[in-house]
Amino acid sequence: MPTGPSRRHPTLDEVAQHAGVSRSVASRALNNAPHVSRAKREAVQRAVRLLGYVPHPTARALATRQTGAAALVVSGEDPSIFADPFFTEVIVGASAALEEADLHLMLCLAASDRGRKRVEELMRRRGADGVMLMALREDDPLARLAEEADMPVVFGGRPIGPAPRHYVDVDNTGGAREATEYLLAHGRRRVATLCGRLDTEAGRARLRGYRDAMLSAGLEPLPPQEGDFTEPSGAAGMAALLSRHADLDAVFAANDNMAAGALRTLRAAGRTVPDDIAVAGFDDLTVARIADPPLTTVHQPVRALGQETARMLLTLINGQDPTPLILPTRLIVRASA
Amino acid sequence: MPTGPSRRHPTLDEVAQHAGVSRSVASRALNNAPHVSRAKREAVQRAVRLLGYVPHPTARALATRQTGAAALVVSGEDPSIFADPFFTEVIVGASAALEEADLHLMLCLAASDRGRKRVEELMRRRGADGVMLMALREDDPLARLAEEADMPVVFGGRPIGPAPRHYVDVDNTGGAREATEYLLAHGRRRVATLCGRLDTEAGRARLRGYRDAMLSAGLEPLPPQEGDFTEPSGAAGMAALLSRHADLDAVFAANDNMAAGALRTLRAAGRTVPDDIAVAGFDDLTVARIADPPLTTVHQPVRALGQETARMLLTLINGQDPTPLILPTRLIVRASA
DNA sequence: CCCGACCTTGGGAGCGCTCCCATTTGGAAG
DNA sequence: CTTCCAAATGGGAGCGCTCCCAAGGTCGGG
Repeated sequence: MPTGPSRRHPTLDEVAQHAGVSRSVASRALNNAPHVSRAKREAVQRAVRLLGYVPHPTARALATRQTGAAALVVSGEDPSIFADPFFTEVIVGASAALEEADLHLMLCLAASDRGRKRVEELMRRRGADGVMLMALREDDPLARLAEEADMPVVFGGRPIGPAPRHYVDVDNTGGAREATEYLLAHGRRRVATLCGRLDTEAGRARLRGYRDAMLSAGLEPLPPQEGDFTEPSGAAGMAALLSRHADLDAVFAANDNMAAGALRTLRAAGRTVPDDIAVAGFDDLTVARIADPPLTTVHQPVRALGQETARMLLTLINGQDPTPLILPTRLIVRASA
Repeated sequence: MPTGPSRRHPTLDEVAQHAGVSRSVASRALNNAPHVSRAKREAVQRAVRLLGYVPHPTARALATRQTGAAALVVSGEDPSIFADPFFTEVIVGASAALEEADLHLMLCLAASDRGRKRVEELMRRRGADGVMLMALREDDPLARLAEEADMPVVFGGRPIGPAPRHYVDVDNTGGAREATEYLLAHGRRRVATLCGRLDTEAGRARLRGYRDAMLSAGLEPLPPQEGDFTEPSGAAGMAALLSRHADLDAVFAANDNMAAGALRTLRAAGRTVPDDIAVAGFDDLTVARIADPPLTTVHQPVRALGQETARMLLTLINGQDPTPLILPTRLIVRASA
């Protein structure tokens, strides 16, 4: 019955001693580096198994100056921003990509002052090997931090302003345009938009897409009704829209949550969808399929967004210089439009 | 314009030198430990500010044998399990609690073999100061790992089998019983259940609650229709239930996703809710509110679950010995029942 | 005025690993 | 049987921090 801390956690020295080799050789064998004879390599492996040796990650990190972790930072003034199924999908994708490189995922919700301060420290002191930044808003302090940080940074979704050096984004404008065009192509003329937060690039880009489509069809875009990507804001926005334009025949919402909210308001107002009024959303997450009627929506590859963002970070960590990536969207037609 | 790595990342030695004190004093001043004169303490603070010093987390970790991070491990054979809004809420809660203790959150999806192996290493070698384990299934290998690990472990939701030493859970049985009782109290008699995965304790516990309520009312519980907590499984399960028992007048679903699926099937089958058949769910996440009709459901404090799990882990890390915690649920009555 | 008692101080030994480099070893080539 | 080169080896110096401990200072009380 082994006891004592040294017994529970053998060090590399003990392994080396046990295998009758030096620490250097043991280290090389462990990282299967060259310059180790077959015999000693096997002796080390035996000792490792026998002692149940597991390398100490922190010690390794200190010596190599690599932490073995990447951070996913989600900005926002309220942690509820994160409570969107969108992020779980992103995380699943990022996690999968990181796993291949054997990096751990640190999740930082930069929602409070304290949270932001911790992210700042992280970036100032290389608390991670790289950082993925998401959901930045206008004048987000994280943007400046990212520039000053001497560590790999990739943006998941462009921030407002000049495009950063490294980012992965989705074709927000194209998707929104396609959805709006679809509405127009099916005879709708009084098309409004429930746009998303205009202090985010995604919100603005989708609004641009809507406007582009309207103008191309020779129609005057209606003034957008701004929401914050949540269901209640969609419901409230739809009510506002209805009172302003009683004769609407279609609405493009900046995401599925808001579209679902719109549906709820329309139902309460006695309007039928899509007969009286068509509704289209954006995201194609679960909610789009379970809405009644199921939502016609712009599918965006959310999991791939996470995965590609992580991959780009990995190539950056790897010393290469990837180019930005824009992922395509596609319209999914269901019953709501 | 400072250049060179040493310039960018001053060490404690440099700070000490700058402040005209020893490294020890600088260290003490930094961690505001006692035995430092006011004058030197201030000198150190000045030097810190001047040089833009940020302590090196890894070095500190190696010296203190604490990593400054806690891991949240989500088990499951498929990463899609994680793609449930439930987890984002848990994370928001856990993140908030951890933030207060200035611990980082590492997220581990133990969905692949590789992922599980990494978790194993993490636990074997104290790659974190503590671990929160969630969504364990029957005979989950993580359970054994947790016992062997010599690090603080808290379960978020009990695993199947003997209760672990430290856990936070929700009153699943009580909530399910209450929901079923509500259905019965409103005149429903042919009440079925769309139960969740029976290889999870939550799935079993909610089934028990349903059965308890039925038996207490002198009714024979109907054989449960098992799903996997997803919307499609709810839709398919509802179809199966309908073909087996055409005369159902109520369904209790083990979570909101499945209830939403049931709603979809019922709608397609031309049954009206709640007139023909009442539906109740469990969770009270966003989907419950946006379903049509809005779901009567058992509210569980998901964010608090995350928060309390993290808090319990913190007290454990702190050397204390907390007792298990069961959080209450409450029925939220909406239009579906 | 002297002597403990206590607060300060800084030296130094790690924490466990990686990696450079000098040294030894084993052969292949001449 | 030398000569040399490459592979193999292990010693040792860090990585940047914490913390123990011995040494020096300051003060109050006897």
